[in-house]
Amino acid sequence: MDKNKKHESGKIDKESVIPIYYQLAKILKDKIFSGEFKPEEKLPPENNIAGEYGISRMTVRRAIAELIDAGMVYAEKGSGTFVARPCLENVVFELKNFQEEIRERGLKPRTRLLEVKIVKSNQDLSERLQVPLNTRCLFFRLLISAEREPLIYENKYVVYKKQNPILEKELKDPSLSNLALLHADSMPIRSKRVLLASVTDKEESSILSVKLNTPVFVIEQTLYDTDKKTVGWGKSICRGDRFKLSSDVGWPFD
Amino acid sequence: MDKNKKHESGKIDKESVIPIYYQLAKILKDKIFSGEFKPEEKLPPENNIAGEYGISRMTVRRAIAELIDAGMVYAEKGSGTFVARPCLENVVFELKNFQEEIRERGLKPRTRLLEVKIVKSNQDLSERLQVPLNTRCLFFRLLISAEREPLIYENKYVVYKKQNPILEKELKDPSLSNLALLHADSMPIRSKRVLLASVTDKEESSILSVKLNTPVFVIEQTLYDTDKKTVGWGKSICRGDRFKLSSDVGWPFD
DNA sequence: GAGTGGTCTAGACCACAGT
DNA sequence: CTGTGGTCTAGACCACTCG
Repeated sequence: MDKNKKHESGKIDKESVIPIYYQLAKILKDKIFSGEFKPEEKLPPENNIAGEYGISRMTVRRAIAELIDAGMVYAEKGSGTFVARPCLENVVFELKNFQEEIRERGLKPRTRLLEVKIVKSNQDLSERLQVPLNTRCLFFRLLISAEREPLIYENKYVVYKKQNPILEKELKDPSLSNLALLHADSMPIRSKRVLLASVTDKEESSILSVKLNTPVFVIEQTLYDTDKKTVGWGKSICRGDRFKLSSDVGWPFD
Repeated sequence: MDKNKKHESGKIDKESVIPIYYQLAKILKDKIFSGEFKPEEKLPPENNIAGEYGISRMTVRRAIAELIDAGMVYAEKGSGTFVARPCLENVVFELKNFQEEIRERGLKPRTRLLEVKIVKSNQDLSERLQVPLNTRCLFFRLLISAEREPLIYENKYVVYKKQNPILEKELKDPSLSNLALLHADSMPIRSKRVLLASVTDKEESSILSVKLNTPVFVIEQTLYDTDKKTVGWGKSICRGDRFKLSSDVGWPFD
């Protein structure tokens, strides 16, 4: 008996190396895809499914949990488990770490540190970082390029606590969270970002080597530590002709 | 004894209405936040935790599953469960259904159907929809406004199967998935989108009542059914001065 | 071989829905 | 009331990792 054989559809192979809950989840997904269970219809009770396949109810629940995670069904206490309507309108756009993003295209990202200095926070920065006026902060101006082509221009601020020297570490991973880790005295655990559509101004155009008013994504990022205290803020200008966000939502294709 | 009392931190109240796994998850999160368990450190084995709190190992696993979901720990078979490093760089931008998005701002969205007609697919559309040349498609041109201000201009195509009349239904929910549901003969279950930064051309400027070269988000959407067949394609132009995407990632603040 | 997480069982009690 | 999903237990066996 080949323990790795694909289970027959609709049957569970208890000897398989594939977990039972996974096999059952697959069976249920197939039944939903095929239309045997239609949106808003009730699945059989967990106990019935357990009986039908000769498995424990806890295992059935584990399988159904997979479907719930996938957004294919929802459970209602006291009444049953129902097939969901596919929700395709709540969109989620993913954007990877820029360095990785660039590497994945087979390019070598290169970061140039245009400027680093200690600044005292003005009104605007104090508000963004939620610190008193004139707080000492580290300021970074960075340019990320690939194949000599400038791609992203970044301005970042972190509250200056640790007096670590400015090292190559910043260039290997110039993400705000890494800069905060190195220079602020706390562990950043949460990050909020806002993404805007804009066009380059004079300074940005010149640094990114593009024409004035070129479309760009502007991403503003705020970093927080375990006490919800702000530890960093940054603004990235990404060339719109070199980046796009993508999104893939809905029920999983197998 | 008040069964709803908050559990003492570090202790589990088995009589509480709050599930044990949830209480334990909270205790473990607190220990990670407080630094008692630091990134890359190993949590106590599940059996030890179970023993320490006098609960079942399965319940401990349920609690740890919560932490794994939250991205706070990761499990390695055969060796242990470890505290993760907060990952703040893989960004996820959320964008709600436009209608909801607008309603949430307290505005009343209004959709105007600028044009509907049956078209035969040309080279370009055939490629996007993965159908033969000259396939009959329904074409929609829509303008979504709020408070008389135009916000989004959309061009959408769905393969024309059902001969449903064009009704008010399209205007209540002019999302591509709804249009496909009404007019293509299949249930869309998956949606891919690409988001680009761009500026308005002459036509878009005039329809959106903005100046030429105003920053906009362009969202291209492709819809698929259970057989992975393409059932619709659309392009939305969203005024960049009225929309922004936001993102909030990392460990949850309680 | 000892320790670990992954899976699974066969029960149990509960709160909640609908009747 | 009955039927449902939500939680929990006290075991069990496995495959994996590491010394």
